[in-house]
Amino acid sequence: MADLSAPSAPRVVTIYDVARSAGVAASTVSRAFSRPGRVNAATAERIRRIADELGYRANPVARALSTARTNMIAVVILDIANPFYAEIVRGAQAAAAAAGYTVVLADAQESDRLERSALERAVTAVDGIVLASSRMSDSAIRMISKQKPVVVLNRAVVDVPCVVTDNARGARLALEHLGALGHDHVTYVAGPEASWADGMRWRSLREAAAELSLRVRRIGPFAPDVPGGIRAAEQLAAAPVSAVVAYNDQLAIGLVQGLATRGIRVPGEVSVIGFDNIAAAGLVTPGLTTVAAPLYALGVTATRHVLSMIEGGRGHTGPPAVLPVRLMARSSTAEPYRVTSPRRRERAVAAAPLA
Amino acid sequence: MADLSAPSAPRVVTIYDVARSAGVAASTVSRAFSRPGRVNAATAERIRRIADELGYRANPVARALSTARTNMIAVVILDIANPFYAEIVRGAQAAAAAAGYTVVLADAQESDRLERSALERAVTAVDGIVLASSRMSDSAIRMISKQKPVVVLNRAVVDVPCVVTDNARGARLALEHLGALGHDHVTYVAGPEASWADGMRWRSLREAAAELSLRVRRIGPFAPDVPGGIRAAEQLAAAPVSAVVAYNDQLAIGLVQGLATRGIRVPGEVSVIGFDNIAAAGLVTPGLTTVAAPLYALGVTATRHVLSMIEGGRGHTGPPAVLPVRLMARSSTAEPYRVTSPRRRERAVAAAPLA
DNA sequence: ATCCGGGGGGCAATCGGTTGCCAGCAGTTG
DNA sequence: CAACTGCTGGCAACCGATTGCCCCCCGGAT
Repeated sequence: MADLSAPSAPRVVTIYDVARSAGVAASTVSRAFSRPGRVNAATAERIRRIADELGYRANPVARALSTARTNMIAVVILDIANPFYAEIVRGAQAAAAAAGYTVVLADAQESDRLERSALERAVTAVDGIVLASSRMSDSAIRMISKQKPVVVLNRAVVDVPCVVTDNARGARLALEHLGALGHDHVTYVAGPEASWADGMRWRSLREAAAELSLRVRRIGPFAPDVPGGIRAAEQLAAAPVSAVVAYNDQLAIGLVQGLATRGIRVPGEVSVIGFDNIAAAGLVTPGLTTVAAPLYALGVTATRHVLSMIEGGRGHTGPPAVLPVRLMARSSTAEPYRVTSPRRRERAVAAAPLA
Repeated sequence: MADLSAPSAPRVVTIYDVARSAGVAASTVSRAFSRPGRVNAATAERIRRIADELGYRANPVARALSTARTNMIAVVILDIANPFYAEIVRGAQAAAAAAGYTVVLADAQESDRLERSALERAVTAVDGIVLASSRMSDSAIRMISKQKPVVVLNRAVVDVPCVVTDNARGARLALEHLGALGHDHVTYVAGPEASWADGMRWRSLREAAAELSLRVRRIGPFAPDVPGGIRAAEQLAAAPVSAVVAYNDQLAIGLVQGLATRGIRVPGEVSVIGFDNIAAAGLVTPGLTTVAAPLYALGVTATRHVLSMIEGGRGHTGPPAVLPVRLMARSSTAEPYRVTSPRRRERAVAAAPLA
């Protein structure tokens, strides 16, 4: 009975084996692969054939040691369970693969400490880093960016290349949409205070509100996930509002759900807008109106920046690259509820299912 | 104005720098770190201090070259957007980190081809591989497992160590639950045909049904995600049933939603059970009754197996390790609808919202 | 016939740790 | 006092690919 479980170690094939077999020097084998043209075409062909027969596979570690390039980039995300990052990672992987790079994903699990340690490990082993929604301090990020090319996503850090979405325009689009529907008071359901995007969105909302003559207030912070939205719904149920903009889609989805269990209908009584347009936004009922971010493009753009920095570019440190957003109008927004009787709230609550 | 964008390259510190600075040989520096006890405690301490001052960081690539260990394992998942993998990856990362290993995540994007190419890249660069729900052929998997330690998750492959959940028991628990509520016909909403778990679940369901004197039928296959469930709902709406077991939670969630938009209430008219117990199962309304898989433990177990194989163990090729499941009863299951009038279907449909 | 240019290939150093082997030294033991 | 042992540290050979530099050879020009 052969031992099939432990991988047999039949001495891995190296360029030296190929060289011997082909009757050439190892350097020629190396060049046959990495420097086409430098070697006579016929020789190169022969070498490649023999390498193939022998099952030669270049050892990336050895290559990395002499070239000082691992051909890997790290993408650090805040939470692998957060669907917001799925498309971003896809984009990053596609862009990396196109350039012959592999992506190493690191999950910070919403923890500054874990993020640091993951980074600590990775920094020496990769050629560049994409920091998606980092929770670290600006100075910590700058520190790292002195060692390796770093691009920051969804956040602006001075002196470090950044890629962000157009939060200002997104906020304005959201308010214009609500304003057009007839709302004049809007509540912002805030995300984590440590989030750069949260601050940005709230600020933009206030500015846009001023221009559009709307009133905005803010509640929170809440965790940027569905349970967070459900908690926000509790708070909102106590003080009715007609329109809500949530920090992100998960919060918005939880909110809609929390309101629903309290018998408050969306968009009937409350209009809700999210941010990001994650896949789930189009799948819930009612479909969530949201400020769509170009997630995939975000991943691609950030990765390309890192790659160009690796290839020697200096990675334009200037204002952050701003990617456009658009309003994805679905069914969670509508004209404000016309108050026909001061008792509507009571009715609504009474109609709520017991569970 | 200093150039802060391009990481300055102040010649990275190596053991040789530390050695010179400490007046010892490089080998001593190396041992001071990797072979505690082999070096005089005082000397080791001095070396560590100096290394610290100089900012020495071991180069993992160089270490990997001489030890033939990269301290990385690859975890290949089918789809990064699938929340099923989130907890698994967390578990894998935790187990790996505890042993000083880093996880390289590879997303196969549901494609056999991408899975292969990702693996191709990774196989030479990592010490071991966890294949979560691979779509590759058994023989391809066996091939890879000859080169590196491989553990397969959620699937059984002869001659390769595997970790699976107790699908048979899960199926039985689901049917017992439905039977106890009074259902006697159950429909299985199938997932992808390429899925090993799908075949397993359907088979187990049939066997359990026979023992419990229930009737089961099967519709599908459907994509294992929310849109897939919505499509299944269309099909189900045409031929009413009282109880459904879905291939996984996302399918079940989509199903509930699809039924809801058709005015068919869950669990009022149809009871729905899912598989896996992803985070969302507890967040939707109604809460989804599901066969809970120990996702985190799955990741931990598979990773530990790979690790032990790397450390020289032979990775028990025997029957797969089976992790227990339990039934998570929530609100998507109830007693079957009592038909009081043959018109109920019409009423329900009429009550559905237009959109 | 001599010189020149360049294509094609080999030599050997190098990347940064790791580790087997050897040697010096101090403390023991007979 | 000699032989032995255990502890420490250094030397140098790897690990496998890359690459600067040198050399040889052949064809074409003078």
